[in-house]
Amino acid sequence: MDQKLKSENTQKLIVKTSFEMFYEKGFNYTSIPDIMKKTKLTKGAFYHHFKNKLEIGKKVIEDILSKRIHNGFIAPLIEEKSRNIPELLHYVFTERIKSFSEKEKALGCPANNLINEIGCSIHDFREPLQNLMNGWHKVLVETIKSGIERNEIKKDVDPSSAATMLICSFEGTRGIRKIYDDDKLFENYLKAVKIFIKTIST
Amino acid sequence: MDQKLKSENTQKLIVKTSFEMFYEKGFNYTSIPDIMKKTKLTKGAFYHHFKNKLEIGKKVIEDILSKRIHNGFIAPLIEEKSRNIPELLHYVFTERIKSFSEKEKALGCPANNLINEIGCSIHDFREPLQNLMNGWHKVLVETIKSGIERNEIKKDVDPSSAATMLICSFEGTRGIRKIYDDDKLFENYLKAVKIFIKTIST
DNA sequence: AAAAATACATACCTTTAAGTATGCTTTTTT
DNA sequence: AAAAAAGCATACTTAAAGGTATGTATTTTT
Repeated sequence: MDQKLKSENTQKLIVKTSFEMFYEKGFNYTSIPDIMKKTKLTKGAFYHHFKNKLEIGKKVIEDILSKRIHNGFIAPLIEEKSRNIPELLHYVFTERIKSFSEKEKALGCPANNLINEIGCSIHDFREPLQNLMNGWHKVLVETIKSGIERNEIKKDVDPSSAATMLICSFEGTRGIRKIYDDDKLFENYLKAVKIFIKTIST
Repeated sequence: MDQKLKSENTQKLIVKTSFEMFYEKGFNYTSIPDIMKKTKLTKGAFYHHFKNKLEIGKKVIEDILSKRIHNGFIAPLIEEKSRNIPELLHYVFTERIKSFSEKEKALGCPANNLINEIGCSIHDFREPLQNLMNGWHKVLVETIKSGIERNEIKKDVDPSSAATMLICSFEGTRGIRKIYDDDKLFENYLKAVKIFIKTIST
């Protein structure tokens, strides 16, 4: 087998496995031996491809988390710009949450988890996490702006503020939901965010 | 010195120091030796008073975090029931955030941090954290209900849903704010939450 | 075909954490 | 006053993590 391809595959396997374990157990509760046991490879393989745990953390943010945010929350906004904007927001922030698996509900948002778990402790993660959140916020702002232009969102709405509210309430809910076993919090959130979207709509 | 009193003081010192270090460095990044070094006592003292790290964690939640939430967010609601309810909500969810110290802004909410840091990893923390959040939510619901009775909040508002939105957006914002060094996120949140409160008010 | 480099395994080192065992000193009880 | 218990310090054990050093088989290069 082509060596370059093999190397890439191994790296992808390690990154993917790391993401899964970070998501399920948390960054700090996942050790390199843990990860490598799951990949059926050894520590040697890990340290051959990555410098240390920080590097794999950053890789997970840049490769996996950003893709997940993109696929779930950014792509639907830029791909379906033809749709009514409030409807689009509604879709992304309410319909999607309803389709979450039990696992996704119980574990919260991997990006938000990482932000809150490592917090200020690991400074190296701030930049990639900022890029992630800024990218999301930016597209939301553009969407809301185009909604204003199309007269579907009220003119006096501050796009940046509304975008922040949508993101933070969504992430805040997913975070707190983790201590519960039922969907009450989600249901409450859904009702309220619908009102919020209606409020900013014409 | 009275022995009972001495014991209580030592325990309080350990709990308080634990809280401070958990808040500043995170639960996982704080070790028992770390804590005891700061108290100028030794490990012997710790394990004489507490069973293990889990127990001190729960103590911090029950003694310190619940008091902080109470003082900051619950007491103002039940003490000043004479005031206009939307104004009261406004005070708790916007004025207070403005008075946060730089440290509080940078470190987020200790309760929310713990929820997200330990997530599902430490099952023992779920119950005390639930109690914490349920207590907060409950008082908010009662406040909003009395607002409806007094005709200051719209009749068709779902108190539970509105309370969830207020709490989750607040906590979500404090969480994400941790990866930034400026107040843009807070400012955006403030604008939006004002709109939300206005929307549910008569 | 020989040399060099790559991919990975094995074995090891170091640190540090949680937790325990034990001993000393001071209070409290009887 | 003697015995018991509480408060705490010191010394130790164990486990597991991150990371390194080195060895080996397979490709790739020359």
